[in-house]
Amino acid sequence: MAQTDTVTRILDTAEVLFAERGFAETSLRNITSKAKVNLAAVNYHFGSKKALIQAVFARYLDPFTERFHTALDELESEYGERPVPLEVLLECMARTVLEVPAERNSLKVFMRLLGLAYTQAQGHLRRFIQAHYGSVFTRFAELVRRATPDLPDAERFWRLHFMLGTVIFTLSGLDALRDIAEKDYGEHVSVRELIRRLRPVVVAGMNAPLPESARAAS
Amino acid sequence: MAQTDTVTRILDTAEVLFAERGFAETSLRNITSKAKVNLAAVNYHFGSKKALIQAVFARYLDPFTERFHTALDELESEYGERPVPLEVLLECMARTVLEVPAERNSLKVFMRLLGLAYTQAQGHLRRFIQAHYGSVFTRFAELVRRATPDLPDAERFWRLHFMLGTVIFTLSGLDALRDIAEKDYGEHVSVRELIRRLRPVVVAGMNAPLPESARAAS
DNA sequence: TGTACATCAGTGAACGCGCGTTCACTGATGTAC
DNA sequence: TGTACATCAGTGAACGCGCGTTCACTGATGTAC
Repeated sequence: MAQTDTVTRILDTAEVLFAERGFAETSLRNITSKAKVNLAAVNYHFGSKKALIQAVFARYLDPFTERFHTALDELESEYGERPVPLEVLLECMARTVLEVPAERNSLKVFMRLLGLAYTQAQGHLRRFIQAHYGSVFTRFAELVRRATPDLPDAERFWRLHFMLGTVIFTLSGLDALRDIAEKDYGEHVSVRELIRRLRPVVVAGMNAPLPESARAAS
Repeated sequence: MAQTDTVTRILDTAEVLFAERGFAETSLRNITSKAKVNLAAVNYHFGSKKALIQAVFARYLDPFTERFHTALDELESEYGERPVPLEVLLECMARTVLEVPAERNSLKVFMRLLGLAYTQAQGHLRRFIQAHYGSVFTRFAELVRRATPDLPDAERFWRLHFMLGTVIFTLSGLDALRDIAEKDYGEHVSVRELIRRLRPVVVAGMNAPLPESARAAS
């Protein structure tokens, strides 16, 4: 069995199981037995469970950041000095997000992982992501700033995270929500369909009127 | 040590630790040692760890649903046949959510738990919540339906969950986000402040224009 | 009022189990001379 | 071309550890007669 094979099988299996049940609830024995690989192989190739988790993320985020940088380059050269409209920025991000894991049907998996990274104890994961991939998000945030010049900085910060919450929650809880929706409306939604529904909501949320001033509020 | 004391100490400690680190990452030994209570006391009083988790939820949701039903009763008798406006419904929910855990500063804790319940493996938790507290949410959803008569049912369903995602993600990741916001803008936001910022975004999201038709989309 | 018994909160120690990790080892392949 | 050695992917078994749960037990309080 060639090295790449074992390593790939571990990563493929780990990402699915992590997304299904979380990090703590997925043991190396779960992964290696499902991947038909020796238990010790994880520690041999990755060093530790923690490093395996980070490797799972890297396998998504490396191609994502590369493509996203390229896509933003194109937008910037297309618009030059003019700010790129918010709708275009969001569209660009959505397209890149959808494009990257196209070969496997694993957008859900990745979003789930991202949600776990944010909410779970695993502080090391957020730090890992920030350290390795922070720059592309900073770049995106700066473009959003230029697209929404009337929004105070703090307000924009919070709204971006509100919208991030919407996307992560929806796509990571996708299976549960899909079940309910299907039962209630007999309608099976695809991820593309969901993103189509998300877009106007996100745009409207970002462009919402400012809240009444903090001073005036009780 | 009176019974109520031991039971309360366990619940108090468990809710904090669960919210900090998740369910799987919090052991009964963590809880009982921090609560200065015998290890076996959890199984004695609650029967199992799973039952303890549900008891932690029940301690919030029981008073919440009671108050929320009362508040909705008042709104319905105030508006009679007329639909209650969306803003009023959201305001009512926000007020109830803020009111309930007022004695402890534990809104964050509860939201975190709710987020975990949705995203984590713990299917038993979502089922528990649905079974015990589903009716009040159904009632709220029906009022929202009357407040947004132009929204197709499926669209409303998804938007409600988009907004739920925003709220849960924001309030459950509160500490992390607050750290970043404070570092970047030197501004410390309170939960009340955050909810003030959330309101216009949520209202705008619910009232966003309908997406282009699915047929027209690629 | 006194005694025998029941109830129940709480305890301390142990149970078996699954966990992540380690270690000595194998066997195939490549490299130096 | 042949031999000795190095490298490296992969293996099987064991390590110690912390986990949730169980069990026999204590001691205080309430109840029946």
